[in-house]
Amino acid sequence: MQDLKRMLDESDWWPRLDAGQRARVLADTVVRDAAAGQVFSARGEAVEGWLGVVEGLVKVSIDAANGRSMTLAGVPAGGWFGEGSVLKDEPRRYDVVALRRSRIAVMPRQTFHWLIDTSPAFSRFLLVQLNERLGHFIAALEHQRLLGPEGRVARCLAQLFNPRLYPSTRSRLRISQSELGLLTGLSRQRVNQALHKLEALGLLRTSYGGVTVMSVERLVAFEG
DNA sequence: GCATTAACACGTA
DNA sequence: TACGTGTTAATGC
Repeated sequence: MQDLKRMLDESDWWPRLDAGQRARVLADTVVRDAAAGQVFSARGEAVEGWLGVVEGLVKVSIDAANGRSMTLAGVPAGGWFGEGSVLKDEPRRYDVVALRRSRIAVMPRQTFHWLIDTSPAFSRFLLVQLNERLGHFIAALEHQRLLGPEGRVARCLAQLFNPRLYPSTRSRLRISQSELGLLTGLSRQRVNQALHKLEALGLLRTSYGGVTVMSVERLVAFEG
């Protein structure tokens, strides 16, 4: 539970809650372990609550009927997601998969709705988050078929480094090249090649088990 | 041509 | 030891 507290401390909305609200969130939220590769919550399942990545790395993806899989978003430690399904009170529409051993917080739906009703700051945070996601998906649609592998890796990293969504991501993110492959739909070898091209352009630096981004803005703008 | 898989050597935690 | 990286060769669309 120590880790949950640390994650909450880095969430924008947490310090804006009053003591009673914080106490209830701490009492109601549970943290679950997910093994590497495990489907934490599958499409079609009932939604328990709002999800937060306390530790690890998670992807939100969907498997098409033809067997192909599409990643909609990667969520690093510090990120909260899944508000759409909680708000709409419907079964989960996408798979939530742990890319490595992870710890995921679940805030029960009742608590989530109660926060919306009692905390304007929390509601405002949700608006900002939903707006960021809208921008993310519009940009993804815009570029999906236009960008080559380098562009896809650049966008994927830019998304993971979005400071509004994931404030606790430092300039260096612990992510392996094969995990980036899972997020982008590219092979590990091709990701390796793309990272080196982006590094040569000065957009990032690669290091063992992670990537350091020099400029999120330039990654977003990258179209090569 | 370009990306993928498979395979291998090597470095690091 | 287990995992991540860098590289090459063969294969497929």
